[in-house]
Amino acid sequence: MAAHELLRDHGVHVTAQRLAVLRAVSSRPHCTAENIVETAKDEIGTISRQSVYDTLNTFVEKGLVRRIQPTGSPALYEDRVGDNHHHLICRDCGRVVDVDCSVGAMPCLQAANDNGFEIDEAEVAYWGRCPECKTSTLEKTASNHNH
Amino acid sequence: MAAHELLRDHGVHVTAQRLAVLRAVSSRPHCTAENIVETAKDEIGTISRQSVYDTLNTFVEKGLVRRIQPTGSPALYEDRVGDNHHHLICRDCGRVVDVDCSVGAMPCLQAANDNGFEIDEAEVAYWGRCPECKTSTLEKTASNHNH
DNA sequence: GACGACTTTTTGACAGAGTCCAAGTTGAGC
DNA sequence: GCTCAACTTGGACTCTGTCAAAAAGTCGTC
Ligand SMILES: [Mn+2]
Ligand SMILES: [Mn+2]
Ligand SMILES: [Zn+2]
Ligand SMILES: [Zn+2]
Repeated sequence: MAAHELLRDHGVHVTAQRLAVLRAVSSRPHCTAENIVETAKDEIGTISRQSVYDTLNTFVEKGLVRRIQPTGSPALYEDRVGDNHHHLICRDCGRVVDVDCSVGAMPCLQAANDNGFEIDEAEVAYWGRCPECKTSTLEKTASNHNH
Repeated sequence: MAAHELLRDHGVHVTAQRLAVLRAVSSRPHCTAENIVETAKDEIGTISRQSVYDTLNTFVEKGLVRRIQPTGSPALYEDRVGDNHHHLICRDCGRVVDVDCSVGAMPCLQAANDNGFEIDEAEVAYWGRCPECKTSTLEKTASNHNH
């Protein structure tokens, strides 16, 4: 669907700023609000920081964009919504990678015991170290042993 | 085990501040650093915010305390560690409830595709609405219909 | 017990992310 | 064209959390 219709269908006015923010989020998943300010500025010349924050909040509210907030990182945004996917996050460099739900579609919504809660989302963050950071540590260890 | 030995065994000096922070975390699971500052002050008279943060960081590092960071909330601390349990979180009131891992012991560490990451923790947050908040909404809806 | 190296605490400043104003301007949509 | 929504500008402000330097405390050793 064209971006223009996407916005209309979600009941928000179509503006140059909103189109630019949407494209920025699409072009670089898991980016920060600051990243988006820069990308959008490159595209349409100027956009205020406030406008980017307002737009992102609107998009998240309307379900156009998803926000994740890993510990120690500013909020990250992506346009992959509604598929209940999860994230691998590197403790060393902060890299974020998508990972499909291991159980299937909307399955992990089943907690062992829901305690009477009405659950609508299962958010899973897999913490660890990415291939690059694993390698660089190994190298460091090796060189330490070598002298 | 007495708190005193617990600290020694984890290789940290025993201080009044650390004992107070540990007790604060134990007495009220899933509380914020600010909560802990207040609780600890009530107990030992004075303690600096910095000291609470330092202590919590040390405790997390040493595995004495676990930190969780739900989206949109400051970090929360608990003394239930090493059992890979998860959390139910109410979108309305922020209530946090423990829930055992539905898959068993350390199972959800298995992502569908680890992308070469070395995963050491799977943090699962089940989002929804707690029984109390469900009820209060129902009541509101009912009363709206009644006039 | 007292000493002394080392760790912890205190204090106050500071940083990062994000929100909230407010007033004026621009722009979208009917 | 009119009306209401969205954007800009600039600053103040909140909330979490960290940094740095000086003061105080812990604990192994004498
Ligand atoms: Mn993603
Ligand atoms: Mn818990
Ligand atoms: Zn990495
Ligand atoms: Zn609730």
